[in-house]
Amino acid sequence: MASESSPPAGPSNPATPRRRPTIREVARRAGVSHQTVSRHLKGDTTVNEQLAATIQDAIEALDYRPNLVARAMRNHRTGRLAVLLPPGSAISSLEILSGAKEIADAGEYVLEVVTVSGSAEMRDRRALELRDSRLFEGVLALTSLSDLPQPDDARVPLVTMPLYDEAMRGIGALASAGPEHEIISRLAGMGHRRFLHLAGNYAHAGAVRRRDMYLQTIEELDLESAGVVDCGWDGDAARRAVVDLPADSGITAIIAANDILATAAVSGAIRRGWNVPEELSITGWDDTRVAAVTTPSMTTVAVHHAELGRRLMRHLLDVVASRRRGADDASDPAPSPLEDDWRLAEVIWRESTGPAPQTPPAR
Amino acid sequence: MASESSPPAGPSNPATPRRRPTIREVARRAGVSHQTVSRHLKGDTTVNEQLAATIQDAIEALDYRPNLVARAMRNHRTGRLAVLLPPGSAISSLEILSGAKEIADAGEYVLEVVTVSGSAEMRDRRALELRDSRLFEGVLALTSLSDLPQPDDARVPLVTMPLYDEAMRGIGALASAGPEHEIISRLAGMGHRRFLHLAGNYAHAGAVRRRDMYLQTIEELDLESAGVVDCGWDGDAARRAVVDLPADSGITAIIAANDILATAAVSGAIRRGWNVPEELSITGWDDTRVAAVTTPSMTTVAVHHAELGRRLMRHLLDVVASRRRGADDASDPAPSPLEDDWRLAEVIWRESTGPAPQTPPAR
DNA sequence: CTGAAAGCGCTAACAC
DNA sequence: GTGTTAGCGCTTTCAG
Repeated sequence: MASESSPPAGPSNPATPRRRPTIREVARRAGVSHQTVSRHLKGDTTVNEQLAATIQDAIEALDYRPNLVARAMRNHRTGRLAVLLPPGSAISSLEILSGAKEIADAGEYVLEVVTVSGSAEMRDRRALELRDSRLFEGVLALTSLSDLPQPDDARVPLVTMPLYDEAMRGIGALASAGPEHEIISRLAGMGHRRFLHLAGNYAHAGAVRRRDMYLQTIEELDLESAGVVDCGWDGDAARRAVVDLPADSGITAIIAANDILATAAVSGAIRRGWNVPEELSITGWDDTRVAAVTTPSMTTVAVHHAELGRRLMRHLLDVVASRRRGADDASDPAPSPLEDDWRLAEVIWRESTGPAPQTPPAR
Repeated sequence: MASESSPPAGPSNPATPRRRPTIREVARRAGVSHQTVSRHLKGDTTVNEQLAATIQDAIEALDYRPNLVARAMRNHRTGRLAVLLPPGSAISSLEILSGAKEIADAGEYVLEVVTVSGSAEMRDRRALELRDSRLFEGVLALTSLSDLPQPDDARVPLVTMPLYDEAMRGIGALASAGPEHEIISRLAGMGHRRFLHLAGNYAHAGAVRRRDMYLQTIEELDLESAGVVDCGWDGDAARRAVVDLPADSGITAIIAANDILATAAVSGAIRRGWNVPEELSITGWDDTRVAAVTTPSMTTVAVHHAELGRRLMRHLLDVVASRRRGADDASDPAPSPLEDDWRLAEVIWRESTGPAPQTPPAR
């Protein structure tokens, strides 16, 4: 069969875009069977060296590049993983993705970030569609999926780790407020007794958890709270809260829900003529890049997003690999991606905190 | 043909993962041909309503979900677009992607962000592999590609807009320094004569362009420069530069290459006992989120990354659509994605800038 | 309006 | 070592 009846499809129509060369055309040009070309492409070394060179020449002459869709159809490998996120963008997600990508790269996988929106039901459906689209070898959902029929023998694993709610606000591990306890107890150790909390927007689980942790720790350590101000991430509100503080409030430490509120609080303190930290300690959250260079530099909480992404991706790759090996259900306990006593967040102590003043500022 | 010889492939091996139902199984269950199922799935309304309902039932009973790989093989549509970026993460890229995603969503496309690394040659090759992988209907490269054989009849368009160099540092439009001119000339209008520039890391094209624009504008407007300090994005260096300024420098305005340097410069000024902006004006770049809440709030430059992403994606979708229509080469001028007089960046005037002092600070 | 046949480009399995 | 055959799951084309 020499000419294979010229390009089988289409060139009768002039508007048709040029067909890309296929493996068969390469084979014909190299004088071998298409199968041998396939082997060569796969890196199969059983192919005669001479032939391999001839084939390589043909590939280059024809500017051949493999059709990954066709390949995937046969061998079920696309080299791609999907990461599901709700719509919106959060810097933390960028960092998580960059950590995840690092691991995926090492495993020769490409990451596709897919946004899923709509109701919980719709998102579930989208997730399953993706899982069964065969476009991916694994799916990592960073948003909560209400109900996931995961027949453990599904070819493509779907790993769920709810880190974001439907509006891309951190939840679960991302909203954990543990470090707040560390901050307050250490400040207490430095003599602070009376605190104020500048809370964020309660639509964010993190803001709620930090406020609750604040109140809980105050009570646990037998300290005093002068109150919780609902700032809703609004810097102006935080600044005003400080500016409007009664002269005799007795507050010596302010726990802000993030660096913006903390920076604004410093601004208010400056306005009052209070020195930070000599007369007032202030803490933030997020370890924003500027937090290190403000005056004073800000004590805050760094969340290790990239490492979180790495861990999640390692877990997904494990599951993918075990599925590929055809692991029996029970044989593979699939350890939790976040096991052991790893700390997701860490307090960064800087200049904005210090020992409590002998007498609280009162002017 | 009733039983179709039971699942054709594999169930002899117990470890084999369960096969997903196919269109044929749905068809058999609904008592129609697989073709009719295909039509129904496509939303073809010529299918009898009764039948459509029966088919839908079968789909649900079997928990059928289409194999997008098989579908793509036939109709060359995957509903996916690739965005190429160099390795690394930049917040600006997050914003660009989020704008691009917005438009892609509206066009029912999913975006895949693919990292391309290695030498220029290797990146070129990767880009072409992706273009011809048939996994995508279009490719948007935000990194520079040295040499792209773009046969205008290629089925899948590859649009290139070099915004990042191989290490994810902004170049091209992203490094444009235009607003620096606006800042300096307006400050000049407020009486400032003697300036200082805190430059960033010159590995970044943006840092170089801002420095050049600074020098050029100083000369053009017949102002004085007290010098350029190479801070390399290091806040400490910027702070020191201000702290170490001679008492009689005569400087009344500092142009910092980004908000971190600017914030650190403010910190240095505070250390010197200089009031900002009464005695010294300071400007940044990036419009970081905290820039609005520092004391004083920071005059800076906001770059409209998301809008840039939207425009680029609109352009790509245009090209994809015209290719799909089988446009003849010349018929479609494919206008530049960034045409007209749209402004990518904008100066945000805040409290850190003001009229020049009567006499420069000297203490 | 519905069914049958053909084939997208590739690789797994088996011959030779 | 290399060639032949079959078929992945779907849609397109063409009959009816």
